Amino acid sequence: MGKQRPGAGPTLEQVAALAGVGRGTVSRVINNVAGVKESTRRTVQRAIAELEYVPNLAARSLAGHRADAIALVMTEPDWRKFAEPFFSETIRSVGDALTDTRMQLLLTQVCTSEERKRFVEYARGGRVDGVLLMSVHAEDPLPDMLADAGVPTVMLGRRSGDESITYVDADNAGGARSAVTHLLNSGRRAVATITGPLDMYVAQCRLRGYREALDRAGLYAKPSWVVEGDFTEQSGRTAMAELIEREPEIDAVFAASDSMAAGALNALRAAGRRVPRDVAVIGFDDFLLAQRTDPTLTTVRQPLQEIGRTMVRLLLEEMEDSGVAWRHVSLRTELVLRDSA
Amino acid sequence: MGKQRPGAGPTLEQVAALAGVGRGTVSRVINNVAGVKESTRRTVQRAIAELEYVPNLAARSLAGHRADAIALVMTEPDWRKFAEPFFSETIRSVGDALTDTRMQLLLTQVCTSEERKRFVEYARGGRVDGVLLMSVHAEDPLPDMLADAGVPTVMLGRRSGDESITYVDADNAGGARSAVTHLLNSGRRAVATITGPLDMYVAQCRLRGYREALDRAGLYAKPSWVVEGDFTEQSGRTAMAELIEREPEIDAVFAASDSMAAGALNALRAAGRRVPRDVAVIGFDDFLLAQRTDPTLTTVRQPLQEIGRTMVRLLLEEMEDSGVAWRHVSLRTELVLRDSA
DNA sequence: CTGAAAGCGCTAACAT
DNA sequence: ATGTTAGCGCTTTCAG
Repeated sequence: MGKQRPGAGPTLEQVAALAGVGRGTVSRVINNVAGVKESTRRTVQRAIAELEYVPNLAARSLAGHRADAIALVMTEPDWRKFAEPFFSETIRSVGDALTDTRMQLLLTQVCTSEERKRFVEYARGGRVDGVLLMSVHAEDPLPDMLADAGVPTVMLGRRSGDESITYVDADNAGGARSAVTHLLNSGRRAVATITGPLDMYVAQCRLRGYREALDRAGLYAKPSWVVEGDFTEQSGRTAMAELIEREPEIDAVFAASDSMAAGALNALRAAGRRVPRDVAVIGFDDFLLAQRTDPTLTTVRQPLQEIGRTMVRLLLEEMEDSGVAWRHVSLRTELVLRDSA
Repeated sequence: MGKQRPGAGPTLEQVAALAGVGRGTVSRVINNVAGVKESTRRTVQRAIAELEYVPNLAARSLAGHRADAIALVMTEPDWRKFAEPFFSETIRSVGDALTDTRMQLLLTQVCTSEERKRFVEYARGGRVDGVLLMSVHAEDPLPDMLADAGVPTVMLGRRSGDESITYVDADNAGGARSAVTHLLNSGRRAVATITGPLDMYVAQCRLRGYREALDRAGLYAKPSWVVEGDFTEQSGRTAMAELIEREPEIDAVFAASDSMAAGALNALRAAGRRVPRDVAVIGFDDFLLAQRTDPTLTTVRQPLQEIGRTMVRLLLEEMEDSGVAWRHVSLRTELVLRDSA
């Protein structure tokens, strides 16, 4: 039954003794450092196998000044959210990006201030080499605490226009622009939008994209064409119902999330013949929900895989050279056309 | 901008110097060890605050032979599953149970053999003091690898009847028995069951509970009343349709998951008037799904909060005294009555 | 109650 | 190419 207490395992020194070499050599073999005679290497490896030696990570950390681990932090109290493909895909791609590394990926839930405190000590204490932050809210002090502590940190999304921490984000304004432009190109003129909660930067960006597209086409956007939602399907339905009632002339809608787009579509169907023309709906793929529940919906797709990969790349670079300033990366979105628009 | 490279922070020694005491004293203060004069303690704390000292966790681990962290491992490739309340509730309660501890909770995804290898090294390497395993499949070698390595481990659920690793589980047979007994008490006699995949131990237990209830009532269970599903709603619907067709006399159904129960209910409704009598349906709360989508459904509730708490308790005990043999805990389930039964 | 000293097991720089 | 050595920063006896 293996070792009794952790820390009872064989040490590098015992391996060295058994192999009849010095500790340094064993260390080199373990870390795949070049410059060890092949025969010696094999001798050492045999000794390692024989003793079932496993390096003590605490000692390695202490001596090597690195943890070989990175944390992926979720500041979202509601775990259900992590079933959303937006998150699960990102998590998966982060994991994949780490496959060739010897980094261990740790997921951590940080909601309460107690948890925040503990985690910051954990990170500052050197148990992770870097931190990835998902779903950060604007008021969350965690990013700055980590930055102040000098812990390499990369965020998914940004909290405001002048974010001072490295982040990776989809090109929200650009995506919205391309969606609305697409609607305009298909001949629509009265394009409304259902926005996300406007205290969120991502929602502001998408609204800006909507406005820019209309501007560039030299069209006037009636202020009453803009209705604020909260990213949920429910809010999309309500907003659409309101638009149908209040602005009967609209012939297209850009919804700032696919859930809201699905809701809008439902409201349209519910309204039935009361809506004379057919109204095109485009959503922004936040949850990939529409894609599952409403395959007819055209959406602006975010490059989730690439977001994860890029976050890891930036983080590794930042860890390598902690002198670099923060950097920002916006990733291009893609318009996925389907039946509805 | 804090320290540049991790490891550049102030050390305990510097704190000691500033406070004008020995290192041992500082260590005692940090760890809240009794036997330090109050005035000294305050002096030290001031020095700690002044230097913004944070203990180096690697050094602490190395010297103290503990990591102050435990891992909660998910061996489930599909992240969507973790949105299921069954998991998210458990995760949350594990987190809560750890609040009063100084343990940091780490979630880890271990699907591929590459990930398994890395994680075992991580655990054996002493980066965690113990491991909690969720959703372990019967063929998964991870539990035994950890046990062999002497890492304290507690599983949620068991892989077979003679599990050799400490686990916490709901009383599946008992829950099923109480569900079926309830149906019998309400006068039903022809009670069918839709089982889970019978290569899973949990499904076997629930089927056993079903049989026992009928046995105890001195009733004969027609073999054709048992239909195998796979825990999904879809399979529940199919199974129920089959039962309606093939066994028109049944007047109640025990489904081994709430999803399947919901499916069964849907199938019943779809069949409409073709089913002469009203058929009672009871499910086993695996996903708390029915509760959201079908509030009328009576279910066997698993004590999720308690499962999490108990896992943590057992793990902490096992860490305390790694001499103890494995232990098993089955937690009582509760029948939650609603309209349908 | 507190200081001094001995490691914990490893990496990395230096010798050979 | 490989052995030797000096720490990494902390906990924990052991003296005092």
